[in-house]
Amino acid sequence: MIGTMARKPVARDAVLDAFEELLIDVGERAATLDAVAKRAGVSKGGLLYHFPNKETLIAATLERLDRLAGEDLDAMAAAPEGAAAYFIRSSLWSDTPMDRSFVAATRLAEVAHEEARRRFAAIQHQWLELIGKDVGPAMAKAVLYMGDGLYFNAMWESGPSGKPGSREADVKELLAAVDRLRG
Amino acid sequence: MIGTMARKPVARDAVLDAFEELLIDVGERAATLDAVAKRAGVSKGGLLYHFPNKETLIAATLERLDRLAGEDLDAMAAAPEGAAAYFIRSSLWSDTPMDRSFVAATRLAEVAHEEARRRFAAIQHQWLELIGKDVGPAMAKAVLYMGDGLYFNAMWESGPSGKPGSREADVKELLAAVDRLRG
DNA sequence: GTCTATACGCCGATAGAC
DNA sequence: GTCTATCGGCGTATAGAC
Repeated sequence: MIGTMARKPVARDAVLDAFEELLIDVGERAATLDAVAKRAGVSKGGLLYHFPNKETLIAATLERLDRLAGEDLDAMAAAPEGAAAYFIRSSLWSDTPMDRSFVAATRLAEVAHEEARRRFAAIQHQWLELIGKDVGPAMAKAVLYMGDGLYFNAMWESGPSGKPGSREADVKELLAAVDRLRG
Repeated sequence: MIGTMARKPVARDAVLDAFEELLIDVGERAATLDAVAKRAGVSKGGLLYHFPNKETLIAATLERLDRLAGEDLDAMAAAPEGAAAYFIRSSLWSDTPMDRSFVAATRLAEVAHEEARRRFAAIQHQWLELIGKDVGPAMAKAVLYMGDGLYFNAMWESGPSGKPGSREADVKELLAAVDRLRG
């Protein structure tokens, strides 16, 4: 039948989304299989049919991050405002799939998950290269770290208390700073 | 006897140190009471004599952070090189008690520990004020986030693989960037 | 103060019905 | 494919000996 070619069942994606949400909202510790299954609306057994064990679930989450990060890098390279400005702007938590995926992966890296840390380092490296082409290699790290710092701080706000936090003003300041670094 | 006035027993501090080390090295998940007791060289029962439950242990860890952060703020305010440069320099992982305490607290905040997050926000706010007095309010956030970003990235390196990571070069770049923001 | 022994619940994972 | 039932193990915490 038409539409049957979609490789992944719906439930699988629901589970993946639920895991991501829980990682963001309550942290790795509380993102148990029980909790994930409940939020995804399936039973624990049903979950374990799609992902035989928790590592598989984590691996799938990291693979999604890689895919989204790849797309984001393409957009960054093509951004008319320049890679640096694009990067700063996108460092603001805006609840995109990439944002969610990134923060979720952060939670895993924090718990000392080695594979998550490796993927992170790789993405950071690619960002740095693009920023360097834009503002010059000498100031690239400064820009990269500004964005990371913004992310770092925004993370504490997206807890159970929930609100996206109004950091738009911060972005403006940071963009002004980037301009000064450039010139 | 002389020396008896020290408020806290030695074992208590050993436990606190062990907990901090484990948070840094293996993350919150693996920093179990068993592991902490083992590293501190006491039994689990002995540990639970000093800290009736895990929350108490966490609370003591956060209180130590507050004390160290207070001392650090004083040093920052008095730094001859200026608050901003001091801040950037101290954002490099250098294995001081403050560094260790800060990263350990980070691990707790990451796991969605609300009290840890609150303390963090307070410290960040104080840093921002001092930096603002140094480089001006418009560029303060840029400097603060640079330092945070440096910290954020250095954190992934202090895993089981261990090395402090050679980010001294980054600090130089960042200090140059701060100078450009200032002028 | 510090230890051993143990209770108890939750987590990840398996077996097997439907 | 998705469910229920259940196991083994581990993590927190308590009781009580020394």
